[in-house]
Amino acid sequence: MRLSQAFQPTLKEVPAEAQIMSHRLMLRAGLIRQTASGIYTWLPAGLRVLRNIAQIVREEQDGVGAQEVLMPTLQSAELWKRSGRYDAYGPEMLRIQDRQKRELLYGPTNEEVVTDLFGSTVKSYRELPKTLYHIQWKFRDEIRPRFGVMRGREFYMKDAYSFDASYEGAVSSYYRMMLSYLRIFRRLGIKAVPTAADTGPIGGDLSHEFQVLAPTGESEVFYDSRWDEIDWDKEDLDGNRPEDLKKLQDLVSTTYSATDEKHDTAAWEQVPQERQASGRGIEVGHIFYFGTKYTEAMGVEVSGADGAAFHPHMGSYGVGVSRLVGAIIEASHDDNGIIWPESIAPYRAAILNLRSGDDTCDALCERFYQCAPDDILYDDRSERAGVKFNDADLLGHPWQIIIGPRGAKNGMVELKERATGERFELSVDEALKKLGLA
RNA sequence: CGGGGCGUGGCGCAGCCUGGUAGCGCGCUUGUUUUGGGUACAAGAGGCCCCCGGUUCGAGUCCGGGCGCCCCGACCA
Repeated sequence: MRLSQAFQPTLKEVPAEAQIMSHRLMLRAGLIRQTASGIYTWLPAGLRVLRNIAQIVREEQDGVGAQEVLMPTLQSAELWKRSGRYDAYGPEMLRIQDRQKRELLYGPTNEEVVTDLFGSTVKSYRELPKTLYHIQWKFRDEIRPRFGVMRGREFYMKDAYSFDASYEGAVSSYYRMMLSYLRIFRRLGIKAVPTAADTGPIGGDLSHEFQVLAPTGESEVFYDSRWDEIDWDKEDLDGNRPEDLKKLQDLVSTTYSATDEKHDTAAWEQVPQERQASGRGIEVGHIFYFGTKYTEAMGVEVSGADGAAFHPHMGSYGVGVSRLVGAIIEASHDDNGIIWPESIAPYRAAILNLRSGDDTCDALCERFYQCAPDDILYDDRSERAGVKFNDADLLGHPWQIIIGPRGAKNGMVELKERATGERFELSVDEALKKLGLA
């Protein structure tokens, strides 16, 4: 994309409403604009990030056998009356009427819709297990939206729902999802630690939150530093092998992690001193098993091997995709702006033409730009060098390709790595090679 | 929902107490200048002062009502 053509408004001054860093940076970098309290328009660069995150989530969900569907944002109140939640759910559920005075709601979650879908389709235990997910906008009418996209009212979320014939099967589905989540966060380039969470009325130990470690997190997280060390991509765990899931389960139960409210000092002291780590956490995912709560309430049954009908066991698994954008920025920025992990950056690199209009500079910039016009943001504006440096740092592209008259006449360019600030004086060919464009 | 604050060109703010010509910085436009970390000068454009009502000769300013937004607290992916 050529910046001169792009809808990419950056701001020098921060709008007064933004308090925390990620929110300020998102507004300044032109990723989002607020439309109403807790409701945002995603501008092109922000949307690219959102999509990149969603794509990684999608690939890793597919990778453990979950299947993608797309359920609606508007749901019939009828369904929620069947589950009993229409009355149980508080005022954070947005209720609407259509012209026929039918009651609708803007979905805050999708257990009802998916359970109904499943129940009307699956009739035999032979078809189990099944896990369905979708990535869709949700709405929760938060009492007090804040922190920009981190606690908006409208948010983009991946939610998955598993159906199993038995408790044991459901536990497998649960840990299969956990594996998928650990891989997702790894690929997103962030440290995320699963912490045991309250399971509500169901009980048991089958609920975990995933905390992204960032200084501004809302809760204190204590964890065994082994969580940092395990590379879930390389770890040879197959979500389809029960023994591998058992291995993960053992690992989780023996590797300490907890938020402050569930912190267990006695267990903590068992963790070797050198592995005791702590930090602030932002909750970006939550998984839990809730058994037959909805299948029972909504009368969903399938036939078992013995011919008798039973209620499948369910679990649900959320990832706050839009929240992750904010959380990742909280975890990865400096005074000059955002530092995107390569996997989700809106553009892999920016080309900074330090003298637009100069034939040598222009030609050299074009040469780089044409290698990957979709992945590169080419700053071809007739702005001062300083403006371009500042905007590029603010936008946080992993790489800056700096092309000015000084080096250009000798066929040299400068690469700057945003994360480290490291600069490389390279020939054109070397630079192309280093960026993987050659 | 309880407590607090704010609404004035695109953004950040002053003006309101004590009513009388709507201001500043940034951004924007044009020209000159500058050219490796937000350049300088000059000339411009741009405002139902959130909305409705009231008081007054006269309201951005005072009074009443409404709407919107933000912050602190209890709640949440």
